[in-house]
Amino acid sequence: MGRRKVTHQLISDNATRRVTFRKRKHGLLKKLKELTILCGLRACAIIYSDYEEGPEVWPNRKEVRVLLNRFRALPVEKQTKFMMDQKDLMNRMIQDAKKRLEKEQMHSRAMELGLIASSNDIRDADYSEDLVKAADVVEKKIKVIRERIKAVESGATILMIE
Amino acid sequence: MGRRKVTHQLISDNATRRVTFRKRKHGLLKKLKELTILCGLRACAIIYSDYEEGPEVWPNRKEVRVLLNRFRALPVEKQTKFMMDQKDLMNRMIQDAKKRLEKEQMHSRAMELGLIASSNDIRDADYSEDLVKAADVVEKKIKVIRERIKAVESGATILMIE
DNA sequence: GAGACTATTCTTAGTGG
DNA sequence: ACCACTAAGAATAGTCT
Repeated sequence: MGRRKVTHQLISDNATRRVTFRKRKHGLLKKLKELTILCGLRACAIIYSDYEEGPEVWPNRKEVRVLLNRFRALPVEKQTKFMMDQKDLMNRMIQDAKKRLEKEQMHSRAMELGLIASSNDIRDADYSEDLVKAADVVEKKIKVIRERIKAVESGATILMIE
Repeated sequence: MGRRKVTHQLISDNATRRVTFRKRKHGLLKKLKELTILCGLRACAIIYSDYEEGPEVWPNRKEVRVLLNRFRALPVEKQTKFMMDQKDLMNRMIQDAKKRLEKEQMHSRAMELGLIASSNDIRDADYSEDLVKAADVVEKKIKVIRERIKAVESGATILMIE
């Protein structure tokens, strides 16, 4: 029933992640199309996924070619005006893992120590049970993220809007 | 108050179009970010607009470079799997202009004649007042679209997701 | 022209077939 | 794995400041 609040974390279950990808891809392309119509812009999308062989393009291949060429023709120093976000995606993933842990309501000190323990591989030293538990949770999260990083390095999705 | 149903037409008023562009650009980038986080993908956006000098990029310039290069490295025949839409954007605009006129509830014959009149530049001939009025409305719409076409030819927005 | 506000529409997470 | 459904949540058009 309904939907739960948006969690802002990597979906670990494969089937669920796939379904979410499809639904949200659909929603994104719809938004993209609406933007082009309402505001008189051109747009294209190139979407690689782990689930299909070749990339999916929107609205068509020719539009992709035109828009890509237009961007490449720009002098490099004019290709971008500002950066919204200096952090790369891996950093963002790690940030989100931390936030996720906060939401699971482990008290912050335990979480901190758990993180330290796992990153220094000394979690079997003399810590309270709660801290060890926290460390385990953190490690699981990191494991999932490592797996996803591998997947991301091979698969891809590209979307372009002009 | 509230919002009305999505209209799927070019917004003719400049200020409104600008505001809508900003709001929806924000929404689109948010969706894009959520997609990357939830599904473990990489993405970037390059957005040209009439309202800013250089393109805006998301999440940063480096990501754009990486994703663009990855796409360009693909053999051409593998760069796309299918096309969603054969019509080009200008055709879509004209289609939408027609729909808009329908929604404004001019009866269809008057609208047709109005279109013919304006396109053949003979609107001052022997037409009833209503038809002339219809023709004027049509011409205004066409003018807006022509303006937008010019703008689109110079400005651009590119968004990429990997 | 840029926020803040909110009524309303739109999106989508979870579910069941 | 896809479809349809539906209610909880999110996005946003119009308005006011």
